[in-house]
Amino acid sequence: MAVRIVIAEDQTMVRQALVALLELEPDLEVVAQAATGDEALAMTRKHQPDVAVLDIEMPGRSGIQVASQLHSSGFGGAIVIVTTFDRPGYLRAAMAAGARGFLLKDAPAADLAAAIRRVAAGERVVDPALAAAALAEGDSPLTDRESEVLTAAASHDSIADIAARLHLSPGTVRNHLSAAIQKLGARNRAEAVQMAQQKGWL
Amino acid sequence: MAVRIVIAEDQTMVRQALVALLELEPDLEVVAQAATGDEALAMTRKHQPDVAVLDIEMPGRSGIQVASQLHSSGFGGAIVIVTTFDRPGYLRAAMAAGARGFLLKDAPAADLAAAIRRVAAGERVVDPALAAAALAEGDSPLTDRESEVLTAAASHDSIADIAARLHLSPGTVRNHLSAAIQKLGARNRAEAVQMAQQKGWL
DNA sequence: CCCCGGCCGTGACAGATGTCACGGCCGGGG
DNA sequence: CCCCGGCCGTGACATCTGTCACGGCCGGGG
Repeated sequence: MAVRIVIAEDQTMVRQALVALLELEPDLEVVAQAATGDEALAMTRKHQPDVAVLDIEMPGRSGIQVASQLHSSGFGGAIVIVTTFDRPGYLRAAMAAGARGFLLKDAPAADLAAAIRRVAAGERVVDPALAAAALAEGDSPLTDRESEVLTAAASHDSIADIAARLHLSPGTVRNHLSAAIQKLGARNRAEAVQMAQQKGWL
Repeated sequence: MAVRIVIAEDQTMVRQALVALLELEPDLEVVAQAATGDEALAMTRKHQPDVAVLDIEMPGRSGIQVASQLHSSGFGGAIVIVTTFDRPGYLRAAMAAGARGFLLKDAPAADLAAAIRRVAAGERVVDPALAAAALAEGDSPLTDRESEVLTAAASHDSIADIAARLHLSPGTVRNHLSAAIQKLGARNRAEAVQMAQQKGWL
């Protein structure tokens, strides 16, 4: 009995190449493909596969958001998150969203098929080095408001704009921003944004 | 007689998947793979393939730099650039570097094999929509110095740091930066950096 | 109950940033 | 030859940023 798979990845060439790779395995069967988060959600609900393979970076809904919604709506299959970026925060978010596997696109292609088989069998699959990095990093030191303000700052707006968008006083925004910069050890707003994103805290 | 190919792409899983895809075609033969720009250069020089397929975003040397060096050192084969990002400036740079084909990873996987065959036959392969966008955009309005200063500004340093790195006076750096911000219609240094990168002018 | 921490705001300050006007040095083109 | 434009620099100015000190409002925990 073949493992039934839905695969979501926005870059057509990459998606089709991965499908070609998986189709070479006689015990794996790709039953549907998706190019966006919304499609991934629809396809997974429609086909109820044994394993959903989700890229994180997709237009619309991210793979992590899709995983979270599938998980909380009682999806019975396993979820494998695949991503380009080696950000420990992603691992944490993926696990919180109910994923059972987490792979980097830097890994050998054979690992994907292996991971699919293992999660289908009920195991968890996580690169040990990544898991260690995620643990070593700890949680975000930022409060909710600070994260929110920093996120808003990511679009290169002035403090006044951010304040207007969040319905806050400019002074408050500056204070939150200053706190975030301090906590992250950055020297700029821009650097703070970049560091927080890099750690997956945004 | 099969078309001999060297393929360079930093993400192992994607690279191996693409190779698997190409190996399904009886008239194509992947003779070597590379995960970095330097490897790509070495492998291409060693194997002298009919076609070199180069990703742009790679550690070390970018695919465009590799193409440029191959081209100016008299490489006899054809070069196809493949990239994730839809930046018209990339197309311009790729063409200037001597590429004969330019593909986005958003394109169908079948296009890759088709493009390889066509460039091997001496044709040029460029997505018409992308070519139009590149033409519509025009050249960079920035002078050499402005581009250089803006590039240095991308790492979130202060003006003083940039001035030190480029051996310039802080006032001059501010002037160049100000000019760049004006020309690009940005409201920040950060926004200017982002816009220039987005257009491929950096 | 009181204290603590998150959150919101104000006021003040130093320093960084962006803009402008101005001048000098060069090399190329009319 | 002179003019123009790129490049480098200075000085001055208004504004924006980042930091600090301070106070008030709340909700949860000891």
